Amino acid sequence: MSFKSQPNAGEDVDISAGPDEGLIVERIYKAVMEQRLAPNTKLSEARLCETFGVGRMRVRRALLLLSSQGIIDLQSNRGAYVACPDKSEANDVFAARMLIEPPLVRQLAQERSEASLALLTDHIALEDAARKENERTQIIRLSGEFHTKLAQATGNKFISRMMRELVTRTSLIVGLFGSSQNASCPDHEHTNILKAILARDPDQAEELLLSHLNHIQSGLNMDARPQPQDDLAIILGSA
Amino acid sequence: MSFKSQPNAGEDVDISAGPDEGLIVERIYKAVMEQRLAPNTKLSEARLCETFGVGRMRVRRALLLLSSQGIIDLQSNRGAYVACPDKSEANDVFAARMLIEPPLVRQLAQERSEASLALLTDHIALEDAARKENERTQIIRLSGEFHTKLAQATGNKFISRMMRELVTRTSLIVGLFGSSQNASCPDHEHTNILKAILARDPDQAEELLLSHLNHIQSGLNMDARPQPQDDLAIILGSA
DNA sequence: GAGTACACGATTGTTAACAATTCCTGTCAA
DNA sequence: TTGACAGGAATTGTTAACAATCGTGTACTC
Repeated sequence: MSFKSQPNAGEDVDISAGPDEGLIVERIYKAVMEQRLAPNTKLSEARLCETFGVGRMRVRRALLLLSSQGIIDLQSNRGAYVACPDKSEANDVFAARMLIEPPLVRQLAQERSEASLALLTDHIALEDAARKENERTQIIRLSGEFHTKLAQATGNKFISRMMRELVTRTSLIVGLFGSSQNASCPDHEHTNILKAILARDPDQAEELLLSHLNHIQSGLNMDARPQPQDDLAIILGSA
Repeated sequence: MSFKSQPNAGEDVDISAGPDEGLIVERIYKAVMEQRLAPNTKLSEARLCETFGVGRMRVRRALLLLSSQGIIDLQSNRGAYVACPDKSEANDVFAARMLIEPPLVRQLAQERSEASLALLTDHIALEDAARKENERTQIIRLSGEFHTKLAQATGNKFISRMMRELVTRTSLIVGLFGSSQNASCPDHEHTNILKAILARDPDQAEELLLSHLNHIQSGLNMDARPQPQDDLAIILGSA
């Protein structure tokens, strides 16, 4: 599964039977970010074991970690289900983002480092490329991850973790309540936010970000029904 | 261990052999908040098993959760140790708090609810009482938890979780780098912050909070050595 | 025909034995 | 005395069998 063909000197060779729980978490996280794993999808232990070629222990550890990040719900004796945020949680997520992201971009616009700017410009390039190629799943994920990268650009790991959690949750919410056209952020809003940061204009950066978040939220239909769900999604395959 | 003596109608009776991992997490969290569990303290599985009267499985789940919250470090094949933040992490924690808490108190001062104000005034009462009785460990914990309650007062569970993590981390940092006198927040700063909120004065609330955080941070001696640690602390006992 | 009770299959939760690694200790040699 | 090395004890990691729970389908009753 993840054997290296040519053991290189100085590098550890991966001889393990499968990925560790960190990789499992990462794969499921990515599937959620790309909206390939819909809310309420059941993740049975046996299924995950064979998908990842791993024993039950690893899977259970991964599930526990995912549930502590709010990505899945762990129901006693019933199993693990991809989290299914309701209206009230959705409001909390946007409220939290509107509280945190404005001061965040303000700070970025004020004290910028070369590394953080490179991170963001590189990301915008990826987004543009994905849009040009019309790769839906990539666009969706990169759209969300732009905001994660804003947090990473501060170099503060606590802010990064928190934003990652909020963005993941947002992805679930958009999948649940969003119409198909607004699954990703409007085309050039990310670019404009970055421009404001590059121009060292905190006020405009903040304003653009707020209206961006408002666009996303107002594009949602909060009265959409819980959506009956196909219970198997073997879409955890590729890296 | 946690049997109820009088089974009440309508309540579930606790018949289990011991607390579940949630309670274990809570107990260790509390011990850290009260600085009874010092950074770098080793938490061996066997020890925790007998302390809580629980099998290894529960303990390991609890440890995994604690590590995902950054309260402990889980070292492969070596065991679990109470997290020991370094200088750089300490800076990140304060930077994150100075980013998040100001807009948080501003919001509280603007849109306050009865429930949230009650939560905060009740807490201040607890703090005062603990100070009057000179109960050191309580003072330390309540001091930190005031900030957690600020977040809870927003009613937003994401903000609450995040602040809780940051406050816990702060407690470890103060334990490591703080001198004994500033283990808790200066006496009346919390009260004044609450007063500003009650007076619907966002500007002053923000200002008081920022200077409060600055007081805490500037009271630290970041060059204190890693502190050799007594490896056993059976101080997880009481509720 | 509708509803209920029961039993079976599938899935999760738990336990205990086993494997692997680390840490400590005691011995020996320089 | 100090260092390295080897052996053993203690601790963590893993696995597999077992127990408990839940969902479903079937038969039975009203």
